[in-house]
Formats: sequence, structure tokens, C-alpha cells
Amino acid sequence: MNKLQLNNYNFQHTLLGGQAFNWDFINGAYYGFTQSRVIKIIEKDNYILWQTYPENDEFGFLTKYLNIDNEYEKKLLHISKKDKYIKVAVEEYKGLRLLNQDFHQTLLSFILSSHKSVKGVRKAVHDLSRSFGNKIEVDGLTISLFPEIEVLSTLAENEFRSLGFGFRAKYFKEALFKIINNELLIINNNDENEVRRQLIDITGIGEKIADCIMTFSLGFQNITPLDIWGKRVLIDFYGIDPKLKYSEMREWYQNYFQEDTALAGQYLFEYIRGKGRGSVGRNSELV
DNA sequence: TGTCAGGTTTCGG
DNA sequence: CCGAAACCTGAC
Repeated sequence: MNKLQLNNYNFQHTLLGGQAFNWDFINGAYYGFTQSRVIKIIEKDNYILWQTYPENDEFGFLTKYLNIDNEYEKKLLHISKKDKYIKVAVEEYKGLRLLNQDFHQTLLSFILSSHKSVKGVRKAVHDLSRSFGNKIEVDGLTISLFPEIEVLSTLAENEFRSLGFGFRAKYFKEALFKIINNELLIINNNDENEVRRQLIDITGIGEKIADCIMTFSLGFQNITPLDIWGKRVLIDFYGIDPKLKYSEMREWYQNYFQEDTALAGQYLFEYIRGKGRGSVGRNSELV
């Protein structure tokens, strides 16, 4: 395997948290899959051992995917200075990073996240891959890749329903139709509002899921998706009115954390989720 | 055993 | 614009 010097990168929090659903921890190694490759990572003290398959040694892909960033420490310092909540979150979850994932896989995975827990989404993504993805043998494990768009686009809504996608099956199919017909022209667009508008145009994608896709696969570091936990952070930590609209809450985060909003958001969400529901104060009644 | 979910759409006001 | 119900299924 290849060796890469790497400090302050927490793989458990980063790969198995809420931003990706394509990683498993098996026998001391992390295995992740995309549409075309498997990535294996073994975490050591100040370095990692890594390998890609079937093509080996794809260093450029790895560093881009893991979003290895020389400014990371500086960013942590920046957000930690804001207040005691983010400071404690950064201390407790140090090494949490933002991934830079494949756009199509991220879009489709997050359509499945609607009204589902992380665990449920991970199951759905794995079931989909097992059923329709190419297989790669690594370390005696049979790992299923995320299915090719061309394969998925031939499937009927009912085939997605039988995978347990439920009401999301129809949305999933519509998204595939738009992808295969090149109706999404946003990959290289930097206009935050325009990108969000195009994503929300897909049925089944609202503001939150659009922001997930933008933050985790399109490189928007100055926004953060606001799930239920993100709202609890605002209410419990910062005393924000629970009645604010989604967009107003997101703008609050953006004004507060500026260019590092995505990173701060991830830290705060992991922190408050880790503490468990209802244990953060008396204001946790937001649904 | 029954409730409910890290969300979105649809419908009624 | 705003609140409430419905949506599939698995997880607790």
C-alpha cells in the first residue's frame, strides 16, 4: 500500500458521519466505493496507508476526494475563536473534515436521505450498489461499486421501490432522467443561488438536500446544510428564534462563520448529535 | 408492538 | 406565504 503523511484527519468522523454513505470500517481498514473505484485507507499515527482499485495508486483522486487542505489548521483557528460552543466542538471532534465527493453519486444518495436516518441512507445506498453496481474483489471482500448512471437510467421506478426506496423512488428516477439528458449544467457554476435553484428544480430535492449536494460534492465551503440538528444548534447554543425560515437560518450561519461555514457546520452538528437528543438544554423542543 | 425519522411535496387556509 | 398531513420502510 502507499504511504501518505497526514496529520489531524479523523476518518471515523469524516467518513462515517452524515456526509457520506459509501464507507465501511472492516477489519481495521476503511473501504469506500464510487462509481469507478474502491478506496482503502488504514489510519496510522501521523500517516495513512492507502490504495485505490482496480487502478492502483490514484493519488490525485485520493487527495481531491479527501479534500486535503493545507489551510485546515488555520481554518480551525478561525472558527474556534468565535465562541465557546464551536471551540469545544472543534476540540472534541478534531480532525473532522469535509469530503469532496462525486456529484452524481452525492446527488442520488441524498435524494434517498429524505426522512431517513444516516443508517437508513447507508443501507439504501449499499442495497442499490449490491443490486446494480460492478463488483471488485479487495482483500477477499466483494465490494460493490456505486452503479453507473447508464445502468440506473434503464431501471423502472418499481425496481427502486422494491429496493425499499418508497416514495423516493419516483424522485430518484426523475433525477436520473435529468442527469442522463444533461439537464444539470451546474458542475462548474460558482453562482450559489443559481446552483441551488437548479437542484431544487428536481422533485425530491428541497433546500436542505440541495445544500448537502453543494457542500459535499460541489465545493461550496461558505454554506452549510441545515438538518434538524443544525437547527437545534442555532436554538440551543445561539438562542435563535426557531420560527426563522430555513434560508434565514442558513444565512445566519453564513454571516457568522463566513468562508468556513461548511466546516463549522459539520463540527457543530457532529457535536450536538454526539451529545444526544434532549441533553443539550431545555430548548430542544424543535421538531 | 407501535412510533417516528438528519425531508419534501401537496393541499388548504 | 404558512401550517399540517402524507409519504415508504426500517430502526429503536
